[in-house]
Amino acid sequence: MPTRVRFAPSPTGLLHVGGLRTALYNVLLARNTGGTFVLRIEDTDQARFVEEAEADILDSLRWAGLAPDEGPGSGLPGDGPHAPYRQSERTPLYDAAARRLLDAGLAYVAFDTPEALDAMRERGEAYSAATRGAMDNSLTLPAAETARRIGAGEAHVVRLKVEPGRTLGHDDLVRGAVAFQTDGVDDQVLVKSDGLPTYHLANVVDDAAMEITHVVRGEEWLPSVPKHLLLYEALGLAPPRMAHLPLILAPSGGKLSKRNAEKMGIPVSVRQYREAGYEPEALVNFLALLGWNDGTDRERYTLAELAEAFSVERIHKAGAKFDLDKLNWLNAQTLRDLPAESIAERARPAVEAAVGPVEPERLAAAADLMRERLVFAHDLAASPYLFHDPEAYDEAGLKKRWKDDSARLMALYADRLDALDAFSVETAEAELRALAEAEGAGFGTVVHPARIAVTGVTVGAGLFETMAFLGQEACVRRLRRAADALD
RNA sequence: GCCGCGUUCGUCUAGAGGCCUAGGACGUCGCCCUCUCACGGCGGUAACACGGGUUCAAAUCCCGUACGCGGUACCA
Repeated sequence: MPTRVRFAPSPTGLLHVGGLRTALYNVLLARNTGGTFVLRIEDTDQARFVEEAEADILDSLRWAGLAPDEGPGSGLPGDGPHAPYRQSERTPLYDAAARRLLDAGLAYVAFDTPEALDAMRERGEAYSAATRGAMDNSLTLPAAETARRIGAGEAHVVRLKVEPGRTLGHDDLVRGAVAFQTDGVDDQVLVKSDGLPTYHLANVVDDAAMEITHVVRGEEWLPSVPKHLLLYEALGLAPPRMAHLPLILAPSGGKLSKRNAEKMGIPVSVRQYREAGYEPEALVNFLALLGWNDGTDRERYTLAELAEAFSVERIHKAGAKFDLDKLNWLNAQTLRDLPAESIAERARPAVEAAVGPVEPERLAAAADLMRERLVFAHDLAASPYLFHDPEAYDEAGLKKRWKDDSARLMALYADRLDALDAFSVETAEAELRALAEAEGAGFGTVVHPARIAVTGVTVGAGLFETMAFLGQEACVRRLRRAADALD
């Protein structure tokens, strides 16, 4: 049986980075086994529904290279063989399932008001076998009365009739054997008073209908397993295999909530990572290693390599704290392996915002020159001297490196470069060394002022490599300008 | 409270009874390279939560405790 996995987010806001990891692990399992990755939109909560969320989820998945094989955005006719993929469009399925449960006496209708429910919780009670007999539902009401109230349009929900005293075993792909007592499971609401199903019902019905073989989701769902097991059983369906992933934690230890994360400077939504300039390959690499590793010392992987090496058995059990430093390192590493043209195009918006239009070849050459110094592609924009003459000179650098006869020396260097027939990294350096020797000066007393004169700053790529990039004319001009301005 | 899950360096982790005086990576510190800043190289720092068992032998198995996390909604 071919593997079929799904990512089933709720469109309630921007896709969370934790959600992206869940999607990633699903994709890795699918790719590793030649299976299918399904995207299903779980939009059954009208109150929290956000219009743009679905588009953001899709954009984010695509950006990360995790486009679904089936479902919205898959490009399949009607989005795929199990259409529709939005739960709000699949309500007949849930209604039928609820009907069957009701008819079989495995579920019942309840009319309790929110106030009555609050009062119950107040008493420390749960809606269960022990208490349902005292509540306002079809089990305590005469059948005719129940039918009358439903007919009169009275608000009601459908609850699962959980039988106490049973032990439910679950063999989790990540956690191994887990057992639950049904005594601890409340009579779950399956259909809300607005007629829409809750997560539990819709999820079980759809995973079965879409022939999902492996449910890979966050650990926060582990306590829901008994509810789902009961539902599969009641509906006469075979439950899928399940894997509950460890949670991604904030550095402070709690869950990576918006507040928690932003306090530590950690982006929460995938969109934020994108906007901050992270490479999707780096984020994917990082997320994959947050809770999984293949048992080797390897740190760098492409998505394809991850899919090759992946196995659910090697997923960790404990939650993992988010480490921004490591992500940044991975981003820099990823950048360094990218073709100069790719770095250039990713840096273009930031560079052009700083210095105006730049030709592709120049930008690529600049990216090549600076690649080992970049954490983000847009860091290239922090060196505007690569694209135009410096407008100012670093104060501290000047104070430390610019001496009384620096201006004279730089003018001499400019003359030497001007006279050069073959301007290159080698000749530019040879001329400066020759100048130092002729003047009886140390190399340091000429090279530092030269860097300031040419770039305006004290840090950057190798000076002569930078000069070769800038070209003979620009270097001569910059040296003379500095010699004049700083005399 | 109750239910469930978890616990190896600051962080991500290797480790599936002897290979562990616990390995790698990020971070951090030092040194080297060097025209600066990086990169790179070398080296240092730093961990088996605690207590009982089992065993010739336990980071690895069992029990308990502590701590952390999750769940306990007509949210997912």
